[in-house]
Amino acid sequence: MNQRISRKRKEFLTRRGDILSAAEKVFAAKGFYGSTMDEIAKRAEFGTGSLYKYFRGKKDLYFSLIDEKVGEITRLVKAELDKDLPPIERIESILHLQLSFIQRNRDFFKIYISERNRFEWTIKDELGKGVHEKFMTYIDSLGEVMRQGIEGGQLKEMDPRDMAHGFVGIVNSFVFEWIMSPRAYSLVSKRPTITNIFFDGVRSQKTRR
Amino acid sequence: MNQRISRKRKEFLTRRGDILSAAEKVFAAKGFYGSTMDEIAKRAEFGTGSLYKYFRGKKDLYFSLIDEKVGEITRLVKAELDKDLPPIERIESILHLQLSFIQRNRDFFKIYISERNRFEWTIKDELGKGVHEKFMTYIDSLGEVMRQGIEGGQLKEMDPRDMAHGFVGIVNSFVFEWIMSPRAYSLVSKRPTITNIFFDGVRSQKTRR
DNA sequence: TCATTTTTTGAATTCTAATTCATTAAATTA
DNA sequence: TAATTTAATGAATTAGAATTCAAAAAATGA
Repeated sequence: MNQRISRKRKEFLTRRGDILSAAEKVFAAKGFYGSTMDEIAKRAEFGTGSLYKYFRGKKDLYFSLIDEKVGEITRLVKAELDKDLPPIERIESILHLQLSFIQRNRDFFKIYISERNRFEWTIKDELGKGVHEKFMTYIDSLGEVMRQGIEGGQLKEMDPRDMAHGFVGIVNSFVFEWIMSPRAYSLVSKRPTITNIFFDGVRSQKTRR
Repeated sequence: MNQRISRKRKEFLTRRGDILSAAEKVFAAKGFYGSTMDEIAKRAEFGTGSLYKYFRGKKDLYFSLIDEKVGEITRLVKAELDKDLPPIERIESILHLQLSFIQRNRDFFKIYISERNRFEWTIKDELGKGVHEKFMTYIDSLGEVMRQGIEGGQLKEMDPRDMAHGFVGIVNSFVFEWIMSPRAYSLVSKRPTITNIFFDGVRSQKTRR
């Protein structure tokens, strides 16, 4: 039982992937409710009905998209966490990782950013719930990194969870601005600014004799 | 021509207000697409059709809601900006103002937070466009405060716009966490944590002889 | 090649909810 | 109070898409 994932199956997955990337563009441009299955099908060069061979329905398509990418970045971050770096460098490298991933996946993050804060289906919907849960898991592991930094004396005494929230807040804000902005500057170039604010704050050092 | 805004008109506005607050609760609980005009009408104790005497339609109702509250907080912040305080205290007092306003208007902010990042209608829709524009205006005036702080030597050299983004990022993050959290702690109590991170960063001071 | 199975298709169906509007009720005024 | 104007009502209409499904096309393999 080795290659019982072959041909047929492989082609199926390829087509599925094609549909996902068509959907990514449509959703990014018009949001969930603004997009129609017709438009996604047209863009992917399939008949409308065909999409239902690959996904249970519109929501399933949408959340599969989110799942796939979130899985990807999660794996990247996890790998980074396995490297044994000093806390501050570790945070910096995670930051770099994220910024460059986001830069490479602008369309997707347009979707993700507006989804993370959606209450509509956070409540009841099984699919929607996952998005926020995964975000919380991420905050948790980031908090763990912070805790290590505090224990090691590199970071100040403070609730590590709060610290993690502060961090993602700053990052999100720059990501959001970058995504909204028509001018296409490099997101990665914002890294020094972000670490500067997060690690050292905005107060002038001159005043602190 | 003094009180040509009377009785009739006053009653009209009262009812309009009643509808708005019913809508606030429904939208906060279910989001824009999850809410129906029927439910809002029922909650406000009106017939469905009546809502259309007060608002052009669902979108208009929704954005009127946002407009009203954003106008309110904007006026408060503007008043605060008129007081002539040193930059750091000014930022702290704006922060306090906001946190307590948000604490008093949790339902509304549930709506607002998920709206600020909505692309669906940011693009074409006249109504939707306004939300993001007002946010940008807010960033601008915050940037101006930062600029003054930099000029006065209280804040370090840095693009004041970036500084403003960092600030709202941290704030948003704590607001978001507070809104999502079922545990009802005081949002205002997070103020010291926020200022601590924003002004002084998270790096331990011990390491900096 | 041709019968059989699998996949694709998009028009027809179904569902959902916004909006309209003829009817009814309330308020105003003579 | 009765006529008239104004507002409220909610059932009926309309609109917009998601989903289904019978027919057509493609792939398979004998």
